[in-house]
Amino acid sequence: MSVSLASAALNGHKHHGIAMPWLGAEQTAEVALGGPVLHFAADRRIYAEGDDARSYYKLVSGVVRTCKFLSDGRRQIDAFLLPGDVFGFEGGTIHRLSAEAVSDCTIIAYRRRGTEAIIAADDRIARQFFSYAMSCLEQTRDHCLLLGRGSAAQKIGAFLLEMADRGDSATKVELAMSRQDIADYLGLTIETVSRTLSQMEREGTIALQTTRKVVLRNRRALEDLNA
Amino acid sequence: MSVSLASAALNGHKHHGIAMPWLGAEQTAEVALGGPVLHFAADRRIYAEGDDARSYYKLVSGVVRTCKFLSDGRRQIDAFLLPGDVFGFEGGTIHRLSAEAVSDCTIIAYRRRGTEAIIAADDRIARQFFSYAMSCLEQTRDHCLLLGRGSAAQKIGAFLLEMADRGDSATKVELAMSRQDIADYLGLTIETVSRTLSQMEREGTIALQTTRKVVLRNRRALEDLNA
DNA sequence: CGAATACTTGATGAGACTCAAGCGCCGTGG
DNA sequence: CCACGGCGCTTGAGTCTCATCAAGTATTCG
Repeated sequence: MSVSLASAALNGHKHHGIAMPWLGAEQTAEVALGGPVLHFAADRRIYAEGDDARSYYKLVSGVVRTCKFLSDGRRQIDAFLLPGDVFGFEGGTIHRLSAEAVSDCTIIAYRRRGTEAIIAADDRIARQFFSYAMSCLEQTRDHCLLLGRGSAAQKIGAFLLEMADRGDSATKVELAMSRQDIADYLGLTIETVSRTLSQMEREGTIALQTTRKVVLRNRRALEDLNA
Repeated sequence: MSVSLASAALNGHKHHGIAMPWLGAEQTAEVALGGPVLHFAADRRIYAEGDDARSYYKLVSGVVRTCKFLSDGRRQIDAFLLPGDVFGFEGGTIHRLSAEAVSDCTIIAYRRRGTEAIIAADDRIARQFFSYAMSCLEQTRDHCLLLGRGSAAQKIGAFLLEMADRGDSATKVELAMSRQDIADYLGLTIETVSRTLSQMEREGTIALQTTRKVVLRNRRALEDLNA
């Protein structure tokens, strides 16, 4: 039962690294386990690094960021989560990252204890949880590659392509996050992000309809950056 | 046979992130699954990105690096593996990283198919595999933090502390890897690595007994870098 | 309309990269 | 035994990218 639903949800979604489509999965389980539907305003904290990992969450609408903070106040954003993505899932008992609402968002909470019961009861689900962890891992490794090796233009290009792939349109990207968020995701400063985007617009690679609406005019040029 | 060796190697080591101590657990399973003991000379490839993930491996002796290659020939090293560590474990059917011997090393191969049978048969094992994946994830996220935010000195400092924590001595670090490997791990150039180490020696933070033998003279100074 | 916030743009400088020698260690061979 | 390369590492000089500091513009909201 829960399994077949899980498969259906899976097929209906494209894979974008951090998504856990399969979780859409056990509706029976959701009835049993789904906590309240929560709402967070933009920039509200959902949980902090170090908090007890009592629940994990599925994003219904809006955008969420997961991040770590450094002692000097700076921030490294680990990932942006889009609707359908699941986050806050931990191997241990505490959260290793903070999660914050980028925009207003709606979230369903799942109790952790229930999940463990599911894992114990159904090894196919267990394998899917494992597979989720491995997807996250792969995405994080790609992120490392970008952070370690890319120029500002390469980082911004990869970021825009990632957002385009995960969004609805292949050429129009609606950025829910601020320049500061982008900077903290890519290991750059806000000024460099801004300058690089302006530069790309001057070159005709992209168009900035508004600061948050980007049109990819020359997708090829962006892809060639990281070639 | 290989089993007792495996367990011995396992028990003799502390946890350092990527280790999979729990594997020591099912000795019966190891008897059934342990493949041949393999030997690789320094700089030999163990598997390449894209290869079928038929097996995963446990490192018995020596040091291994896992990495990705970029089109321009550059390399990002994902992790260094020390004896006791397990690697080559994948969610999908192919390897997402290459693995290469840093020094001469001895490795035990485990068949993947058998592993899946174990997961199906024993949910405790399944949970441990999941937990392993989450450890890797955590380590990789920390690596991202370093790559995205650190100065050269911060990166080198963190690297030395990591190696010291994982090694036998708290103050003497034996580097199995070349400067190039370190550079590719930290997202720096070989020259910057060299210069930074020299600088640290001039300041009395470390001593370079030989190019590969580092003594941490002022651990505190290194820790304060990333404060 | 004014104030706050987010973003862009410019000038400058620091840090890391690039290019280019130079050193030191080893193994080889004369 | 020492000369010779080869290789890995270090060091130096110059350049370039990106961070920093500092305005200035746009957009939103009261």
